[in-house]
Amino acid sequence: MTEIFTDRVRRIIAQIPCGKVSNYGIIARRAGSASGARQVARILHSSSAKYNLPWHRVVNRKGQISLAPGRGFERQKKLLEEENVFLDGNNTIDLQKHLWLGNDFDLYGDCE
DNA sequence: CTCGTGACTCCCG
DNA sequence: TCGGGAGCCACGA
Repeated sequence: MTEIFTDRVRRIIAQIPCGKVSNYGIIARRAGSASGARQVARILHSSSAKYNLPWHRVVNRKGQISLAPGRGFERQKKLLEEENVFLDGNNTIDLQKHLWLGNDFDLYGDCE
C-alpha cells in the first residue's frame, strides 16, 4: 500500500462526516506528522478537486476559515452552510458542535 | 537536483 | 490580552 502522508491526509479528509469540520493540526497528527498542518493545507489545495475531497470541512484551529475573501472564503462558507454548519458574527464555526475528532461515535452526519 | 512557498500552529515577549 | 517570529514538511517549477 505504501501509505504516505499525503494519502493518509486525503483519506482522513474524505472520512469527515457531513455537517462536521476538522482542523489542520488534528489531521496532520493523525496522518503521522505532528507539525504537518501546513502540509495538510498544501495537499488540500493540490488534491481537493482531483480527489473530490470535502476541503470545505477543514478549517483552522480557531474554527475559522483560513481562506481570504476572494480566494475561496465565500465558497467554503457557502458549502458549509449547505451542510448546516454556520458561522457566527466573527466567521467562526462552533467547534463544540461541529468539531470532528475522528471518533466513530461522531461518524453520523447531519446530511441525509 | 535545488529553491521557494504555503487554506498552520505553537511559543515567547 | 494581543502580536510577532520560528518551525515544520511536502509539492510544484
